[in-house]
Amino acid sequence: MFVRITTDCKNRNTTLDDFGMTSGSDAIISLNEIFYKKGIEIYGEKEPSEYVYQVKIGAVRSYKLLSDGRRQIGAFHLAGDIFGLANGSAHRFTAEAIVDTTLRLIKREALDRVAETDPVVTRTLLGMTTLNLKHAEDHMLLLGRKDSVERVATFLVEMDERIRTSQVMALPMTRRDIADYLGLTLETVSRALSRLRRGGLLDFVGNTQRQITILDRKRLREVDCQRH
Amino acid sequence: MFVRITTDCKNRNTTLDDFGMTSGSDAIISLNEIFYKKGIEIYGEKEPSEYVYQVKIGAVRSYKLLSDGRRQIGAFHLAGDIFGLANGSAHRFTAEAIVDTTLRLIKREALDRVAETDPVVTRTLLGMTTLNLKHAEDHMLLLGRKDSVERVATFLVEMDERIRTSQVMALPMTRRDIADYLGLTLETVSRALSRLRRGGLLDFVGNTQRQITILDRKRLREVDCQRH
DNA sequence: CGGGGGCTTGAGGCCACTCAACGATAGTGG
DNA sequence: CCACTATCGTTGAGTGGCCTCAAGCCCCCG
Repeated sequence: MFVRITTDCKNRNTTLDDFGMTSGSDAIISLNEIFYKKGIEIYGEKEPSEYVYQVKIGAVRSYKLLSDGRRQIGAFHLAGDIFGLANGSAHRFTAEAIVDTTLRLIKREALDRVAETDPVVTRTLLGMTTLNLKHAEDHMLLLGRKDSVERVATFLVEMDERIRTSQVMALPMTRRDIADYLGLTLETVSRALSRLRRGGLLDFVGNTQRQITILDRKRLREVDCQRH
Repeated sequence: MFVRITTDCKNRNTTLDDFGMTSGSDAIISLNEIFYKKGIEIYGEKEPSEYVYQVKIGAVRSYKLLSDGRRQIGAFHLAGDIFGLANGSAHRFTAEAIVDTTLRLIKREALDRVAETDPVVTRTLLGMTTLNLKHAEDHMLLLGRKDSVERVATFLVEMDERIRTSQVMALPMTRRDIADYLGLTLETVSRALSRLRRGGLLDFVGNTQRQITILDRKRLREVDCQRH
């Protein structure tokens, strides 16, 4: 459980706008940055939710565990994403840094205080929660009804929209992480990727298998056979 | 597509409290009741969300479809439940009456108007959306990582808490509905129920298979091996 | 250069799906 | 009242997709 405060943490006072929130009032809230090494837990399921987080650099996984260790990742949080917004006293997921990660954080208590007097903030919270809900609803369809190739195709389309830079997307997570996100095993994910590659829909770049170029977006979206 | 306005619809004006919402202001909003015959669609996915609904009598299923007809039910709505709260312009599910159902409904537009001036209503909306999100998150774990018997056990525990009356719960939905909720086939649901019955955890009551008594709640919760 | 983590691929097994048969019940119409 | 039909549920037999187990490669790093 190694946590280090970054040296570039100036503990400056900023407005909520810096945190991606619009606010009618000019509330000043103190923002800190914390650095988490790859693999380190940010918070645990059932822990009191003291902070809300935004990814500055890096990537985070949010997951639940069954008593025998089976893991379901509910979401990946990438640069710019806000997470840990429990809207209740306790976190519903465990969050871990996938790679070395720098987070901004805001005290939940302070956020609540602002939200009480500023309806715009409450509405922003509602909007973010609705986005999370929409993602979870789509993911239920994937987990309940899609086969392995469809799941991986859906995953690639989602990641393509979120982290593509110049034709190549560099995935921060391992095959195991992808598998636990998609309700599969890492071997099945690997086989599905190989099938898509053999089908000419994508290709690996470089000598690591984490960088992927999508060669045929149209066909990939067709494999992910979601309605519209 | 048969919709009939119930004769006992008085079109009376009521406060939001009647709809299960607390409000600081004494907003008056017109409430209607509509009757839906078993199997009738209430709204479709992607349709503009004109109303929010509360189940007065009956039961409703909310689902998504893949292009080839595979169905994933995201939630069942039972007496008292509020649903159709899209927090956006379009519905994200199709909703259908499972049995003959009477709904109360409220114009979304009116709700938005009240929420604009009344922060308490916005906060209530946030609370309801958060509850929906929590349910979806738990359901992702079920769909991604639980086996068939665990899924059915989880389902029974959930329903037991929601519709138990005097030791017996009367399920309104078919085995197919349960299967599409749990990401299984109807045969697998049937087999899992038989296994739980043979194991002495539950029993069927009457000559229909829709009425179930849970004989051993403790062991049923153990089968649903979720962490705490 | 040895060791470990990450990834791929193959072989075999198992759980859930598919297909099918059958019984029970409810609704319909002659 | 009794076919007749449709819907719903259970159970069995066989299949298949994903999981399990294992081997081997590559890369990074001490």
